[in-house]
Amino acid sequence: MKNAFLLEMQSRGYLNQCTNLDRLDDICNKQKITAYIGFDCTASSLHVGSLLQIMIIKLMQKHGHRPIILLGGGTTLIGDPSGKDSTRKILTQKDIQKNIKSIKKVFSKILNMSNKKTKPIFVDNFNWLQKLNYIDFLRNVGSHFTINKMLTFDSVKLRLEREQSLSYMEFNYMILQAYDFYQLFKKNNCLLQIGGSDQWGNIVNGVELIRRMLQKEAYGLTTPLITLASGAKMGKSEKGAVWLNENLFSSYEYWQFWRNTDDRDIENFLKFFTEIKVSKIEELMRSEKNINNLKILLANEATKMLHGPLSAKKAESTAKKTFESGGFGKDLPEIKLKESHVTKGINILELLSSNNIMTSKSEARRAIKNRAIRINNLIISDEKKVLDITDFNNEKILKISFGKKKHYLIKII
RNA sequence: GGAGGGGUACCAAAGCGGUCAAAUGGGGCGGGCUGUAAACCCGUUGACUUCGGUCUUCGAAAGUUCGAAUCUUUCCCCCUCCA
Repeated sequence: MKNAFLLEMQSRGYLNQCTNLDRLDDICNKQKITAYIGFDCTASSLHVGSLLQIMIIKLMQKHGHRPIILLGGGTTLIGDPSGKDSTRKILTQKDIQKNIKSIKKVFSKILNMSNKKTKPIFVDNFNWLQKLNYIDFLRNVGSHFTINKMLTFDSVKLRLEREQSLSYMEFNYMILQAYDFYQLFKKNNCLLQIGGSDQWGNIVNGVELIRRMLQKEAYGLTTPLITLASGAKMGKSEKGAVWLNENLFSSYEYWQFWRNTDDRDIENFLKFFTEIKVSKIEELMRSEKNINNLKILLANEATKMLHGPLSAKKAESTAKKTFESGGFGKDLPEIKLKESHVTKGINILELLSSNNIMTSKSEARRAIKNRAIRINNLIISDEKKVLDITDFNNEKILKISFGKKKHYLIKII
């Protein structure tokens, strides 16, 4: 392999499977290519699970290739069965369009949108899928697929083996995705589709379809499934999914997510999710004695990329003040209380449960019983405690903590 | 369409008239140890509570009963085999 783009893909560990790596290598050496990656629009934000794909888009841009970002407004109406045991709840078209709009914001934050040659093209497959005529589609496209073969793809096979039902609607998903590739190949000369390893079947079907309908070769490439050292799926934090949109997951939380990386995952993560040169990362792994510094580096780089350098700095400084000196930084989530409210006094349970710190009073009670709640680092052991102005020690602000990692600021306004 | 099996908390799975807010495992959360890591150990895991209890939950609805996750009826959904 000689091509710089593919070599970097490989050295960062982005390469899992390719339909024809040698040919693709030749082509990339001769020309700048157009490749597409599709994203699901079931939520109003992507989460870190999609970040690897976004990193690849970034890498394509760096090497002068043109990315197409397909937001599956059409296919999301159907629901990809890949890697799922049950049918997702069906979204309305209106919701999906809303999601697309929201998801797009993240791309414009991370990607280079100004270089004319590598600026991503956004497409929505709803535009062509919605126009399909059932009979025509079956004759022109459906005839190229055999049920025999379709049944062998993991997305279908696993569902059936696990005795989970698969609707006819979902069964068609792979054909629609294959058709997407065909459309983009024809209209945009898109030679390559990239996706997660669970997309292999869908991608191969697209390559096949293009071969059958146009007698041309297209290429498919998948990224490995990221497995954590712990065996868990990547992308969960204390708060649930790690979203990329800031309204769902603040830059401080995002920074914390990376800061809490398992020791054993740190090298991979630096390669996957930062743009630091691979050789530099390897050198750091050897030279850095304190692995926590690498975690901070990772957190800074990742946060910088998504939320900008200023947010990364703020998050780091807040973390430092909060965790190293027991104080607090201003990036912690804030809860604002009216002065009159504080003067009257607020029951601690009330405060915890009505501000999303705890989900219920029972949970708050339990936490207090377990010595998990602290006000300015002092453990609260009485669930009847009433927070009032004296707790603030003549300040306008106070820190309330749940466990060692979740800290909030209570601010008098 | 016919025959059989099944739907229990975040997930898996026990319970099969009262002692069931429901065993057990996993996951989650908290505590200890540490390094905001891992491993390990301990606690906790429906809601409200004046801490005496009260309320809502075992696919849905109706019923039997002093009393139902457990019995009956109807409905919905899933699976297996046959057509």
